[in-house]
Amino acid sequence: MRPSIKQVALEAGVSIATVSRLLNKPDSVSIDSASRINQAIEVLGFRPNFTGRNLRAGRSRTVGVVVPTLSNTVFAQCLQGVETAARQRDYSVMFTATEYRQQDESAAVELLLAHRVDGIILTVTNADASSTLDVLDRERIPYVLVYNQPQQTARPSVSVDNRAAAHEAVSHLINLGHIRIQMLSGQFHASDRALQRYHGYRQAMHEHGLQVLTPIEIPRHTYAALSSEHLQIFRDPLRRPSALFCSNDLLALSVMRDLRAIGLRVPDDVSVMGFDGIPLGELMDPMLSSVAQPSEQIGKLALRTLVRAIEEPQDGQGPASTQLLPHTVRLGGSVRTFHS
Amino acid sequence: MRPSIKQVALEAGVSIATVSRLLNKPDSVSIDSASRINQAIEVLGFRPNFTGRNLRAGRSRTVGVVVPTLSNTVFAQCLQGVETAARQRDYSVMFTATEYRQQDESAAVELLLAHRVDGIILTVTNADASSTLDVLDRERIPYVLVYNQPQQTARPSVSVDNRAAAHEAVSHLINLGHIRIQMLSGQFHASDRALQRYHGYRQAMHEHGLQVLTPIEIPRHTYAALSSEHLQIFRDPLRRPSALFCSNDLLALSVMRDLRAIGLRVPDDVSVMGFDGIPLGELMDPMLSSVAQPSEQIGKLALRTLVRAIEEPQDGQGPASTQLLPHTVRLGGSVRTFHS
DNA sequence: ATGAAAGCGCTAACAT
DNA sequence: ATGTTAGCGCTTTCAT
Repeated sequence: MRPSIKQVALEAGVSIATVSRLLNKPDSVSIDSASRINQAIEVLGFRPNFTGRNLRAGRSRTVGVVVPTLSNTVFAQCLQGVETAARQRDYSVMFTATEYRQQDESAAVELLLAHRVDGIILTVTNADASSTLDVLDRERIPYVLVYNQPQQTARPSVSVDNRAAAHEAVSHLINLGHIRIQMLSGQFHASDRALQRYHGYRQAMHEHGLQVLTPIEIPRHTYAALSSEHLQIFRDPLRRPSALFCSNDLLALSVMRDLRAIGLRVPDDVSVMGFDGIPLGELMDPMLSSVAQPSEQIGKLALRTLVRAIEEPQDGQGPASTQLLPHTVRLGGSVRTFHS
Repeated sequence: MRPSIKQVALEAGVSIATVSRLLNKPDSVSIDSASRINQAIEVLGFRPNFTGRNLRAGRSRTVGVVVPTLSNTVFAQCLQGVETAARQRDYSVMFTATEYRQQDESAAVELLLAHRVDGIILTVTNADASSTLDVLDRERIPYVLVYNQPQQTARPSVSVDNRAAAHEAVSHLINLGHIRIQMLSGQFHASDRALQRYHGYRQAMHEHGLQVLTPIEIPRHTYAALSSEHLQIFRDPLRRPSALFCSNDLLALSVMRDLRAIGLRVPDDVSVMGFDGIPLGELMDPMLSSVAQPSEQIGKLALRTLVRAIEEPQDGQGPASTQLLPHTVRLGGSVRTFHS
């Protein structure tokens, strides 16, 4: 066993209370005791044990983070932002991924709660219907959603306005002359933001009197290959869309590769618009057009919001609110004008 | 305060020991008590408090992870691998980033140790000269390095053979006819693997009697732009290398963008080889040639190794060893043959 | 300024 | 099968 304040106290010839005082408010300890204790700490290689401290305090200065995957850069960047902001405030971060499995969300949260994290930052499958969030609400555990943008429920969250952003991106494609615009997405039931983006797409199409096409829904939200059926459609100039609006950049880049593989050129044969604005998109040739989200900022703001909720438990004051951060439609060479 | 086993015991009309037993070895509790306790747990919304358990047990079933950044996908993938493997074994993960700052490494580790993590998975600046690792060695804290490949010291690690891998990649370029091959890297002093890759480069060049060129060393290991001085060199067909070997894929993709910006074509004017094999490299056009590391596997193996060390403290048995995982030189269109 | 002591939640040894 | 109890490391009254 490593040394505790007990052995330090013994070594320094003081009581454990005095050691604890030196650790917490050094001013309340005589200069003499202080130096003896510090020496004892040095000699023994003492390191405070947060487990004891936390048990006593009922707090852990630790926050939990639950996201679907780190394979998608946005979540990695967000986690990065959370961690940076947490470290600045002397908070630690416990991390979990769910692989987009809804049933894993509750297990992950349960585990974090057992560890007595002070709060949780998370992205769930569906923020408006989540038993996991119900639990957190009921037990008054501070939490902040990231990327989710609850519509029906008042839940603290940080995101961009998915629908408006998608609307803006699709409107841009329409303004470029595109008429057959189709959405490409992972399973909608696994991502409420993807669905919201679809709503934005649909709204834009409606507003311009354009036909809403059935989205291409593929099994995964990360690297995915188009099925041969879908490829078959793309081979037909009359059946394929002239522009694709993808629910995220990974899918956009994947489909661009697939299109190249069957001899189609981006943007000449098909324009491609992504969502997320991952840094690597800017390095592509052609550069990926995308709706950029400030992922690291989302993480930082979520952490700040969470810490505020943790440290100022003024409870239900002011309804839980969605914080919308600005998005930017980033234009690159993957999109061009369309002339019929 | 949330309910503890104490209130559960009270509610169920049993002693706290019985509650604890139900939680740990349910078989040792009568069917009658069990149901009463379970009901009490339900009613009170009891959730075990790991803080108490950990304090008592002297273990936390938590591992710490320290990497330079999540901006580089390799570390995100590795963390993903660690987390997946940890969850399978009912371990939790505490995560920290250092931004390549050596001084942040020790602070991060100190914090993790205060939290009494059972072990640490980390990537350090220099695995052969790290006071942080010295501390872990001295205090017998189980740890496993990832990506680092210690040369002088016997330290547990999981990585590819950086030198051999670089040697192989550069030899490939040489076999394609390249003569002026230059390395592009972030600061060597911030990454021992980058330096090892340079050694591999140098060895390959020597073996073929080719001139070792001074590496282009740029400030950051992630997204970086070439300085105008360097760009000037690339504008001159006689001074620029015909092939670039980059210490990681982020730099490779960045430099490809910079080269395009000044009108050079990859691979026609300059061939580019990366390192890491990030998934997005395969989606590029031309596809990025790279030395692929099995990042997720590295994370998983590191976690398995760490857990073994934690749970079977057979101490210094068998010297700490480096586990080398196979790399693959992935060939893509970013590299072509060179004819003088 | 310092010490004694209680107690945070839990497990395990011991007793019954 | 169950209860009693000590103690993990720490902070914080309450005394002195």
